Amino acid sequence: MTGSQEKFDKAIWKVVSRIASGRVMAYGEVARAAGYPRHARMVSKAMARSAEPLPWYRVVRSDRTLAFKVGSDAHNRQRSLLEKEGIQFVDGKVVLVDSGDDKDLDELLWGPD
DNA sequence: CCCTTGACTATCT
DNA sequence: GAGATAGCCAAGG
Repeated sequence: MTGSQEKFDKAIWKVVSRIASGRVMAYGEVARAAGYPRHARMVSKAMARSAEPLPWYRVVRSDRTLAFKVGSDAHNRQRSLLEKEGIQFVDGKVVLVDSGDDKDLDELLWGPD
């Protein structure tokens, strides 16, 4: 086996497994936190290679939308898993309820109008 | 070895 | 602000 890839995988798994429930991280953020900047596209591969179940669903795009195609099984699966942790979706984007900014949250949930 | 693909991003139109 | 473009990097054909 390629040892270098194993090192990369472990670093990614470590970061992903540390994402708190109800929180999310972007692929690029995970890669950077793991010490591999510019490896955002590799994060998914590393997670898929994990033998142990990982909170992969807490990893989203930098714009907070889900990476999977809308309507796909994986997309729906990820969405329900996140919602089960209290995360909400507004306009296809995840909204962290514990963001602490109640004013903005109210606007997002009730609409600025 | 060249080319395509993708669970990505930042930037420009 | 949505769509196109251009970097990015490993994997597979």
